[in-house]
This record gives sequence, structure tokens and C-alpha cells, in this order.
Amino acid sequence: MNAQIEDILKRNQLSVTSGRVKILELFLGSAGALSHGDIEKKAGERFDRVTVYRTLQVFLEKGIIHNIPTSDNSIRYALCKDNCHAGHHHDNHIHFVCNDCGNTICLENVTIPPVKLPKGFTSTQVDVVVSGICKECK
Amino acid sequence: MNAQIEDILKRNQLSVTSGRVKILELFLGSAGALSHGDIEKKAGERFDRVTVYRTLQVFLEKGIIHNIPTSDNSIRYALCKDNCHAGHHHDNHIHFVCNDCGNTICLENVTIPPVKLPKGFTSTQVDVVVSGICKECK
DNA sequence: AATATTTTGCAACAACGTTGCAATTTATTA
DNA sequence: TAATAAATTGCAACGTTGTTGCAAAATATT
Ligand SMILES: [Mn+2]
Ligand SMILES: [Mn+2]
Ligand SMILES: [Zn+2]
Ligand SMILES: [Zn+2]
Repeated sequence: MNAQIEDILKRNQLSVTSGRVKILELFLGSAGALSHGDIEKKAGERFDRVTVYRTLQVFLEKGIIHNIPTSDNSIRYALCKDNCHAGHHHDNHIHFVCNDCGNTICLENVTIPPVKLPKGFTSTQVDVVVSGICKECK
Repeated sequence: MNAQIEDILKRNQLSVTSGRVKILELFLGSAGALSHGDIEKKAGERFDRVTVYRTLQVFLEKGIIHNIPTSDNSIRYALCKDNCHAGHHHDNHIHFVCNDCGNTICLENVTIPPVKLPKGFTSTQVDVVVSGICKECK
């Protein structure tokens, strides 16, 4: 089994189970972000829907993955590259959704631009989601 | 009946029906954005769920409202201030989600910052959603 | 007022998401 | 390694959310 995957799980005090390993494999092997549905399809029949829900939730809590807001009721998830922790992410990149291929990707090299809020507002997180045509589909 | 509301509908070649009027009243009377669920609750028992879905869809297509992406599977909608048209919005503001009161508001005065994309990517829309504590909850 | 067009509500359904609990799997201890 | 403790999984059952077809009702047009 992939040592990197085992390391991710152990580092986060999670039991190494076939379901979690499989889902991490999917993330590591995927160019873009994955929705719950994507994972269910790609994982085959082997895992119960509920297990996928619970696994994503745990990964999110531990800071192993982060989620990407959408306007179509299908949250996408992607691996955190940095050492993120529960509710304390260091990811600071924007996300791109291709209107052609549908892929959602992390643009790791494009940092979140500064946003000046009106007086009285404080911000804890800024999400930037750009949609358009990706490099591959151009 | 509110003349402004009738005007919005007529301008968009939509029949003036009690459901559409009611939903526009809700938007005009609300400080923040509304989810489908919010509208169903606030509208009372008077309208069928399906009518709310269809109305929001039509309003979206006509450019009467715009939607705000979220990470919790509950899209929010807000009135377009400018003269937006089907798939051709002029709104160029960011959105703020308060972690305390839960309100989602359009910050009309905060424009979307420029985002420099990697070579090969083209953008048609940029969504910025800031979460934190709002002016009221501070 | 009569007719044509559009919208609505209902019913039925599909997809998505949640919870409790017993069985299984994984981790820990001896 | 075997026994035990702890955590995870699958199942079943359920609730919520979103979609579609169609006849009835409302609205717009003549
Ligand atoms: Mn990302
Ligand atoms: Mn807005
Ligand atoms: Zn693409
Ligand atoms: Zn607030």
C-alpha cells in the first residue's frame, strides 16, 4: 500500500481502512476536485454511500481535504497540500471551474487577492471561484 | 400592488402572478440573500414547493436574481440591482457570509478584485465569497 | 366575453443526505 | 500471536431536496 497514504492517515490519528485508503487514492490520482458523486462512481460498488459521506466529513474535519463552493448544489473536495489542520487551513489559492469539461481545479499558484471589507466586517475565509475555459479545453 | 414589482415582471415578459409577486416582495423586503428554503418558510403555506423552484429558475434565467455559491449545499439568491439579462450579469460585487447570524449579503460597494490566471485559462465569471463576522454581529 | 397562452398544484418519483445499531475491521494489550 | 478494546462499516430506515408530466386554474390576448 502507498506509504504516503498511510502516513496521511496516521498523522491524523485515523485508522487505516480500505475505504479511506481508496478515497485518498482517488484524490491523489485525480487532476481536479471530486464531488461526493464522483467518488461514489469511481470507487465502484465496493463502498456504501454512507461510508463515503462519513469519510469526507472526517477528512474535512482533520484538514486533509478542503471544499470548494459551487452554485449547483454539488460541493467539490480537493486534497490540502499544506499542513492544514481542523478548521485551520493554510491553503490560499483560487479555484477554477471549466464550463466545458466541468473540471474543478485548484490553481495552487494563484493566491487569493486581498479584499477590503467595509468597516465593521471581519473575515476568516475568502473563497474565490473563477469559471471559464480551462487550458485543456481552449 | 407594488408598481416596482409589476414593472420588474413586465420588463422581463413574465406574467404577473401572485407567486412571483410574493417572492419578489420577499427579496425586496430582505436585507440579505435567500435560499430556496428561506423562501418556502417565509412565503407560508400558500405556494407549492415546485412553484418556488420554477420561479427561482425563471428569475435566474431572466437575470432578475443572481446566485451565490456556498459550501453547504444551499444556494442563496439575491436581487440583481443593475439591469442584468439572461446569462449576462453586470453585478460585480463580492458576497459576505456571517458565521454568527448566518446572513449572506451582497457587498455592493466592494468590487471583485482582478485575478491573474495562468496562461491558457480564460474567465467568464469570478465569484468571491468572504466569510467572517458581519457588522451587526461584531 | 371568448379564446389562447402561461402558470400552478398535485402526484409520483429520483437523488441526496442523516441516524441508530449490530457486525466487522482495525488497533492495542497482554 | 492471541485476546480484548476501540473504531469503522454496512444496512435499514427515514427525512429532505429537487425533477417531471399533466390536468386544472390563472393570466394575457383578441
Ligand atoms: Mn483547492
Ligand atoms: Mn449579490
Ligand atoms: Zn476544461
Ligand atoms: Zn452576522
